[in-house]
Amino acid sequence: MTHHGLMIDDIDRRIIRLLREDGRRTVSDIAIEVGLTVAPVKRRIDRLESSGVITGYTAQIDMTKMDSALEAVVELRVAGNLDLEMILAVAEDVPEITEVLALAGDPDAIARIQAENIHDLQRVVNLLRTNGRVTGTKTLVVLDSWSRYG
Amino acid sequence: MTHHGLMIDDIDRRIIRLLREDGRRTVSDIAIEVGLTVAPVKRRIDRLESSGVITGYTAQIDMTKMDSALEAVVELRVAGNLDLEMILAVAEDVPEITEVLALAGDPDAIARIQAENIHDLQRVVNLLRTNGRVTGTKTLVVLDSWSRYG
DNA sequence: GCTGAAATGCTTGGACG
DNA sequence: CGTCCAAGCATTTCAGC
Repeated sequence: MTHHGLMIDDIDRRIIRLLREDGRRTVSDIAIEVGLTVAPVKRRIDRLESSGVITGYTAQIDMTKMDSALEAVVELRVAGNLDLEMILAVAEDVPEITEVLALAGDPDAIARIQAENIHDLQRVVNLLRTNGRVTGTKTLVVLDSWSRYG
Repeated sequence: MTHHGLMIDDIDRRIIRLLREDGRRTVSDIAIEVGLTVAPVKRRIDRLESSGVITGYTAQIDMTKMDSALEAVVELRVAGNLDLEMILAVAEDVPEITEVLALAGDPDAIARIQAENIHDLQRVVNLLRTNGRVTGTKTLVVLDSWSRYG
């Protein structure tokens, strides 16, 4: 059996690491770092993007620095097999839900919520609970957070 | 009591949303979107960065598209009061740990791990368990994931 | 796969109303 | 907040090895 994914070499890995550390690094800066010229680095980044390894770029936000911002993690338990689509059917339309993970174990999934206040949070949790196959939730308010690439 | 944080108005919020959707958007593009010129938008972004609302920019990576990549969530239970620094003392030196959340409730914290394989995962979980005040862990392998800004 | 060069456009800083 | 200007870079594309 051969690789089904893309071939990723060490230079690709270094490019990925550099772009994780700073998603706004310029191509020419990266080129210097990895010891190539701009053109091949640009081609590699384009390939990583179009093949879905790099799915996008985003600004990292410290919600605690904003007025009345609240982050929470909601553990979800689901009847029967979990397919992520079921949760996403709700999540995509609720802007407060920023991320969903389907898990092997208990809980079956985790949703992350960024709400303006506790009432917003309650509303979003209720939306998740309303989903027919969600049998239970546990909401955990985030007190502090750290991210490697933040 | 007055606001301790920065004053963030609606335009700031739109800028943040645009940069979350695409962290590489140009200032001039954002200026068009929010109906201002480049100079004030640049000033706002600089202010959001230096005040710590925007903590950085990063590329979003789909680990499943790379060879042998595995993501997991580890729930942590801790003796006594949790201060995040305690966990971070371990996490910062372990590149597989990408994020740590301190929570109000049970579990006391969550760590996210990106490992090459199951042995890497085991090693990292053991590093966390070795911390004197971690009394228990539960490891959940991520089967599928979705992120709004990804 | 790579280098190198040219045209275009963006960014950054400053001065000013 | 806006405009304008100017210098410096980055991006992008197109050649060629």
